[in-house]
Amino acid sequence: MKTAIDSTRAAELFHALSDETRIGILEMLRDGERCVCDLQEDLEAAQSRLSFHLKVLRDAGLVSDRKEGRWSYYTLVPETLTELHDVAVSLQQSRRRSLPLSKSARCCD
Amino acid sequence: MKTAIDSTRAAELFHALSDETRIGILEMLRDGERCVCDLQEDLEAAQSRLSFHLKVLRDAGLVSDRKEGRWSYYTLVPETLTELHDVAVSLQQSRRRSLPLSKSARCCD
DNA sequence: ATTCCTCATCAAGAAATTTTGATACGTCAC
DNA sequence: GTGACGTATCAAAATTTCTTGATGAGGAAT
Repeated sequence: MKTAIDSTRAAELFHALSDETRIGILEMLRDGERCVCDLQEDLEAAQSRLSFHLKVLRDAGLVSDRKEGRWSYYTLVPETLTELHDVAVSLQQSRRRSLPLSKSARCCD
Repeated sequence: MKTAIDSTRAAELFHALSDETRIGILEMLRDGERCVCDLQEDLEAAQSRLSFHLKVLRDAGLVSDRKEGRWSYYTLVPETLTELHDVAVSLQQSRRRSLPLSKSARCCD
């Protein structure tokens, strides 16, 4: 009922999610681990572009990568998704039991 | 267990949340309705800057406004916060029951 | 009617993000 | 080794977003 949000971290997290291509990547990763070439094919994104977006997601801690031979495999990081979920929940909850300021008191005094 | 995400809408929503000032606004609104002048004071943001960010939040459907005399009051829109919550939940859930592609099969064929 | 107050909007510049094409690096096949 | 492949990284250009200061509109007070 009173969790204060770390706005810096929240903004960072949301920023990483604020792009359609990146949402597409995460959406694909919901199916499980994927190599870059798979993502590239399904998302029809140029290689360097995809690499850029993967880095944004990696920097935010939303995905992790693993090398195997010449391939890179990416996976969702459940802990960070939980963190995201927690922020979403916090935003839904009111902090104090509603102080009906605007109804009664005069604004801006 | 299998909700597909509307990536356009999700990205739009996340974009609106991808700024520290805007998170600060939402955080304040968790206490209940607020007039712009209150927000301005607490967030130490110039008037036009605040107005800009409020518009972004409004356009995304995260807040709504109400005029009373010369004041504008802003409130959270619970439905949109629920929408956000739903997206966060979707991202946590795997779509299919894990197909362990990378373990067994060869990548990129 | 004049003036002040609250707020939205606009234009211009500043800053950040994204895309693109080039290059480089490690791995595998030959 | 040589060459092809998968990926990361970099620089430059393109695009988007943000900030700032100016202007304007509507309500309230005089």
